Order: sequence, then C-alpha cells, then structure tokens
Amino acid sequence: MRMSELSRRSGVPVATIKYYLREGLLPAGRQLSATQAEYDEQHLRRLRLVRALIGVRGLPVSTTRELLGALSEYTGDTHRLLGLVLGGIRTSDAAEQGVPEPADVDALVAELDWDVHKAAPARLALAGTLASLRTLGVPLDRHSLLPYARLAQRTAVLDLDQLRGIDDPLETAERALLLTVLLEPALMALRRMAQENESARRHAEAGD
Amino acid sequence: MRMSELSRRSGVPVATIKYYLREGLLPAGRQLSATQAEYDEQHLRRLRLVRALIGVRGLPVSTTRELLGALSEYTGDTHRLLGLVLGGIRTSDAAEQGVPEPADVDALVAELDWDVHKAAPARLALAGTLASLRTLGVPLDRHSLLPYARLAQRTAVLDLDQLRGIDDPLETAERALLLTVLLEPALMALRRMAQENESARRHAEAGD
DNA sequence: GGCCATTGGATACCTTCGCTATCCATGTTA
DNA sequence: TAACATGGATAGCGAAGGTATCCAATGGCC
Repeated sequence: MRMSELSRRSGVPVATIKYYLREGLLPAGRQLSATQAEYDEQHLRRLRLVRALIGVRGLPVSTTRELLGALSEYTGDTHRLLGLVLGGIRTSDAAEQGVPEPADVDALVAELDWDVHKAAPARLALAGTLASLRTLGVPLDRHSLLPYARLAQRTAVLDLDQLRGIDDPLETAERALLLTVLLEPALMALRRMAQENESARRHAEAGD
Repeated sequence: MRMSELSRRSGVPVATIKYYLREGLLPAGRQLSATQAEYDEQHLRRLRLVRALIGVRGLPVSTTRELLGALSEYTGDTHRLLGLVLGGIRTSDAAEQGVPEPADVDALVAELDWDVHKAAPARLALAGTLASLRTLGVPLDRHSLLPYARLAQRTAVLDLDQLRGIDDPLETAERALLLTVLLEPALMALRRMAQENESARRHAEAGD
C-alpha cells in the first residue's frame, strides 16, 4: 500500500507518518522508484504500536525509539527478547543520572533472589525514586519495600501468563511491550481505587 | 522569611517561585506592604512538595494544581481527605474524555465490593486504558483483570500502613500524596524487574 | 506520447509547556 | 538619603511533538 492508504487505515495523518519515518520509529517502505514507496501490513502494525505508546501512554519519542530498537534486535530465543524488552524500558521521568546509592536496590534484588540484569534501567529508576523520597522525609527502607516487591513479583506472573499461547515470537514481544507499558496507568488506577476503598474501610472501622 | 530566603532554602530559583505563585501552586505570602511579602515554613513545605510532584515525578502543572486544591479543601476527617487526595488524582496521560464503556470497571468494583466514588478519575483512566488495549487486539476482560485488582488491594494496604503514626492530618495527607504519586515509578520499576526475572525463570524451566 | 493530480522527501513553521530573564516602581536598610 | 533588594508584570526561550508548504519526480489516463 502507499503512504496515503497507510494513513487512512491507521488514522494517522500523512505528515505525522513522515515525521515518524524521520525519527526512525517506522522502517522505510520498499522503494519502488525515486518517489514511490510501498508499505505492508507490518508497517501498519508498527504504526499502531507507535501510536499506542506515544499517543495513548504518552511516552516520549526517544524512549519509544529505544523500545522498538530492542524489538528489532531480536535474534535468539523468546525469553532473551522478553528480558530485553521488559527489563530495558527506560522510565524517562525520574532523574536517572548521578545514581545516588543503588546499594539498597542491589540488596533487595539479592534478597529476593531475582535474576535481573545488572545494568537494567529499572534499577536506576528505583534507586532514584528512593533517594527522592528520602530527601523529602519519607524514608522507606529496604525492609518496608520488600512486601511491595513480592506483590510486584505476583503481578509479573500474571503478566507473563497473558503471553502464553502466542506462536510468533515477534508478536509475543510486541504484546509484552503493550501489556507492560499500557497496563501501567491501569494498574496505578486500580491502586488508587484500592487506596480510596481501604481508607474508607479503616474510617468505618475506627467508628466515625 | 522573604522570597529570596525561600528560594535559598528550597533551592528553587526566585523566578520559578514567582511562576508557581502565578500558577496557583503556592499560596501568596502575607503582604507586609505593597511590594513586600513574608513567607513561612508552610510555604517551604509546600514548595518542596510541588518540586517533588513536578520535578521528580514529572506531573504537569495543571494536575499538580488540582491535587493541591484537594489538599486545601480539607475540612473534615482524615479519611475523607485521604479519599479526596488518593481517589481524585487524575492520571493526565490517558485520554479520559469520551468515556468508552465503564461498565466493565463498574462490574469489577462491584465484584470486589470496593467503596470507590462513582466519579473517581481512576475509574475513567482504567476504562480508557482497557478500551485502548481492546482496539489494539489485547482484550483483557474483567475476568483476567480481577487478580490484578486483588494485588492492587494488597498494595493499598501497605500504602495506608505507611501513614500510621502521623498526628497532623494535613501532614498525613501530604505524605499520602507523596507516597501515592512518587512511589508509582518505583512500583513500575519493581514490576519490570520482576517481569525480567520471571521470564528468565520460565526460560530456564523450559530448558534453554 | 502528453498532461495533470498524487506521492515522497526536505524544510520551515506552529503550539504547548515549563521555565527564565528583563523592567520598573516601591521599599528597606545602612 | 543613597544604594540595593523585592515583588509583580510581561516578554522571551528551548525542547518536544506535530503540521503545513514546497517541489521535483512519477503514474495513470486518455
């Protein structure tokens, strides 16, 4: 298909598609001539994925590019790829440079006996958040963090269960990306509702 | 204290403080004269809170203003306030207008017997995310969402436990805000590490 | 083969957001 | 009283994400 059809079927303006091509979020189409290129269903899938990450979730373009890059580097087995995709996601909001003291995080990972890459961005993100909270007077040490981590582990089991039954490994990775990234606001919304409920419950218990 | 001292003790440039005053994120100081105002410790605390929400977490100014507004509207009991603060947080990234079909969310809340305000933004955020996932071919119905919600409930119990032992209700609410909002990236980082670990575990189990 | 709308590519521009810098009249302080 | 600081108003800046314009090369239709 041509770019105009790609635009029509995806709902994304042609100018925006050109922008994504420029930014390396979408691979170039097959060049038919100097001024003509053809796109296929893969491009359409990729475009929808990009719109989901950027438009729905609000990820910055640079982060999205990194994530998609991890997807393309797929060569070996599915779980290697999943580790790359799931573990390599940069959070992008917390200041991750000048890592304060990842010692707490390392100790936590060791205590849980988790198999997590030593340079995973998530480690830095976690350390950065803990440092911020500490300077704001909310300590939250490794001890009180442990139960949160155990709940995260059970969440991850649910996540991985969602990926069973998909044959194509690339499709598996794409779905993993969607589930990991798009589900985040949903999980946070659930947490907030649960907080509100729990607060009300304790309020009633304390007896107005 | 004067604005310059407020700036020095908080590390926030004077120009930025003026900006926050303009945007209604910081209450005006006590007017001493036409061109002089005095600020106190409350202002300093508030300023640090604002910096945490905007600078560390990356919340947009408008969302921050709403959150702080909820804090100021505090009149009654602590749990009412917590409900307001915890339940009223807008996610700001997902498109929340044109609510697709909150029926699933309503059913979920009913099934869990949660006491959540009917108009809580979290409901809309959740419904919006579910709708996005559905159009992207990742269904995720109420059934598969239920275990996530149960885990969120246990997370909320941990959250509320963190707030015990603080006397001042306003301080409690501020800490609740910090914990709810700043902990979000940390919880997501934990989830990603747990995903990576779980993927590696299943990989090893399947035998290379 | 000739003609004109369409395509892809390059470039410049636009809008929003979160600051930041400049001015200036008023006030404080030594 | 003179020099400097303060608060308020206003304008500008830089990044990010997207949009609009321009243009030569083409493809399709006759």
